[in-house]
Amino acid sequence: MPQPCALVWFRNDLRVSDHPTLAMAAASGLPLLCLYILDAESPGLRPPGGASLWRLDRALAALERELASRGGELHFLRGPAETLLPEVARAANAQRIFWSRRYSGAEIALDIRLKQALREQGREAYSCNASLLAEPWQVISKSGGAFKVFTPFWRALREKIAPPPPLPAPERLSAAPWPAGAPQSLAREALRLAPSRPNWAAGFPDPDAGEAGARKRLGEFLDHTVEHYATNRDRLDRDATSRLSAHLHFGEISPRQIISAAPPHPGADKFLAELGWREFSCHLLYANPDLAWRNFNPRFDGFPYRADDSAQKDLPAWRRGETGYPVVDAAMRELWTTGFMHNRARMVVASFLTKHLLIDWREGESWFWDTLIDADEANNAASWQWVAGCGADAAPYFRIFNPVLQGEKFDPDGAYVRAHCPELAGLPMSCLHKPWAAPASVLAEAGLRLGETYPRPIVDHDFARRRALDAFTMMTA
DNA sequence: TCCCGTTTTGA
DNA sequence: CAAAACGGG
Repeated sequence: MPQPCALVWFRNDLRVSDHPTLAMAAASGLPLLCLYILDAESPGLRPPGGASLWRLDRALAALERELASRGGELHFLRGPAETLLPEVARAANAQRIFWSRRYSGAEIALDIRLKQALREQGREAYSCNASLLAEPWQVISKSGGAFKVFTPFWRALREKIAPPPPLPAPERLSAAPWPAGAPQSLAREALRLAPSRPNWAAGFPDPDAGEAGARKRLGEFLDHTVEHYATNRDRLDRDATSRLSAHLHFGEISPRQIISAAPPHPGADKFLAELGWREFSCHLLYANPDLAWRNFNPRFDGFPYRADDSAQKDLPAWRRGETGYPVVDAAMRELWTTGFMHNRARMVVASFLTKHLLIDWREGESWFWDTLIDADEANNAASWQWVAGCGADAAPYFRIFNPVLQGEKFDPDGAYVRAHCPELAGLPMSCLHKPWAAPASVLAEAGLRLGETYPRPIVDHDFARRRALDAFTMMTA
């Protein structure tokens, strides 16, 4: 029997600073076994999409370095956590097992089963919140249940949080050896997280991952960008958002670290409200474990989405960025080529899919799940439902974005469209966001052949808007 | 975190 | 006559 040790099971908390259970484990004085399990098998766990796996590899590499520089070591396994974790705990003689909580239904159920199994082995299993400002069950409405509207939720949460200062990273870790008799641990490279599709993701921008990268990004954002966040955040053509989403998703930075670093400022308030939406999404997912596949508002169960052959053609056109609406296409291509999409663009393309094309939001949700490096079950599901009109505190259904106006308003110089749709780059501003309205001479000048080098709109805006409003009326009738 | 047709305002 | 304001989806 090896020396007793503490086992830290890393999941979406891939950092060493402000990490409550790592701090506890380090303070226990026991040697530490740090473990990551790539689990695509446990029932109900949603396997990460391709872009997310690619990003995960970066996050894990960074965590490996952070741990190694403190004397720790990160080990990897692939397979069902439910069997692997107890096996490792037994072989390693782990007295205490630590992890940070996750909040989807299947994740919670798995944690409950694991805690029970570990306790039956006579071990202490301890979990803790590392990714939220408050536990989803701690924010309660006056009527005693979960909130359904953002503003009162955020007010209640803000009253609740007087966050203790973030925890420092443990300075020295003593690594327990990988136990004999445990399943063979793998090198990170052997997890094969890069997409198998040739070269997809090869061109993704690759800013520093890990907590060092997150800290750097936060610092730049707070120094230069947050001041004008409220006015610039919707501009597609500017780097005016925090871009912390993937860092947050993988737990490379905690919301507590962000809050405690943000200066009191109107721009910062607006930004912190976005952290509030993140908390709200998790709150909703916790209260509605089926949020990713079931309409939050059941009235939408009868919504007449199109399911005919023509809709089957429109979905790939949307995915590929070939709808004929420049701002939609630029956004969808930004997603495919960079693994990221601007928040405003996400709303525009989601509105286009669900309202202009009358395609079920779940189709869009699953495409985002596979292609976003920051894909997050709570944010993705809650936000798609919000745009589709069936979600909590949703946009009224009749809020249908006009992709031309959105383009003209939020990409007024056309830099965003030109960057992602180079075939449109030669068009003047007057028709960049509506090439179908360009005179033949302008098209010729720009070297653009509509229907050949760039598609005509797959659906007419006025027609689609009318059709969507009618569909909504049909549902409510 | 909207759009659009219509009316009103005000230079 | 253009811009602002309004009301409804």
